[in-house]
Amino acid sequence: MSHTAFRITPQREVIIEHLRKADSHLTADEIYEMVRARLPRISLGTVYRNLEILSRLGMIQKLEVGGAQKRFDAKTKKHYHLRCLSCGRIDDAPIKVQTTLEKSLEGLTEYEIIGHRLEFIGFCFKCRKKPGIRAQKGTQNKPPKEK
Amino acid sequence: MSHTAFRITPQREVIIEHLRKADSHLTADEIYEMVRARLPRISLGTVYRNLEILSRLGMIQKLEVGGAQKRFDAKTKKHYHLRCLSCGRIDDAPIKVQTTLEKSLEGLTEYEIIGHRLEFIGFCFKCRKKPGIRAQKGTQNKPPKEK
DNA sequence: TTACTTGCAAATCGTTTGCGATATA
DNA sequence: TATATCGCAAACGATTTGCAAGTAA
Repeated sequence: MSHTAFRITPQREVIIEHLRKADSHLTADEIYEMVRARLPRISLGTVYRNLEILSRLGMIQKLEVGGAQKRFDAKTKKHYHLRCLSCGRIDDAPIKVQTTLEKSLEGLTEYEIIGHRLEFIGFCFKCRKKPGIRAQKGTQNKPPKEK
Repeated sequence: MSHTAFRITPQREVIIEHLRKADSHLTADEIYEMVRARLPRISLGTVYRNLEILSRLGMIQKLEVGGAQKRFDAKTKKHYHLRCLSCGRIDDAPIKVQTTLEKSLEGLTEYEIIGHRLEFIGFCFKCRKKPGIRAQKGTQNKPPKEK
């Protein structure tokens, strides 16, 4: 039988480290930019590849949240999120996971339910304070392509 | 002051009609395929453009659910969804919207919360019955690129 | 005529992948 | 040496957009 080694390369180390110290949930792109300060020759492809591998190994979590880009989280246990409609920022929601939600569907659907995702939508502290940024009737702000 | 007219073109009519009679929530692509049976010369760009306009007008709803593609819904009032991990299908969840969820965050966050999104993850009736399709440990089935 | 809408094709954005070079066990 | 990983660039899938032609008031 063959043995497949998983190495903690400098790239992986720095990626995880930035993920751990981030105060919100980052996109691959944001991670790339941060890591590049330390490893200038790293490529975006490597960042994506490693984020995928790390999340498959359960070392980080790929978040399935709204918005165009995926986001990554150093925490691996289930929790909910807050999403800012204006800037796209994603934070953890400070409430417990409600297992009762899944129970309340029992017998009501033909699906076999194995989990759920809850996301709160709103405006973060910064964006609440900026004038003219909030969506008005009918219009939905699309979050800026955080480039 | 100018007046901006909104016309119900044949394209828009057929799009809405298919959306209304669909039994699950469709992607732009699926809508395009269905509409094309009736209007063979319609373009995918037109479908996207109109889905965007209709949802801005509040006539349909663009769903912010997990998965690569966006999905659209003729219903415009809030409700939750069920998502099949295996085939990507999205259905309505037969439970009421819980306004208490948002209240439970009050005072705990700096966000101004204006809504929430809840999505149940699992396997739909069809996929429950297919052997070998379910995700096993570690591996996450990515839903097929429904083409 | 004037604004709206369309079909088409090209562009864009986020992400994935093939490949040859590099590094580590 | 064998295999995992890398950087780079090209490919990809979903969506958006520019534009010239068509259409309705």
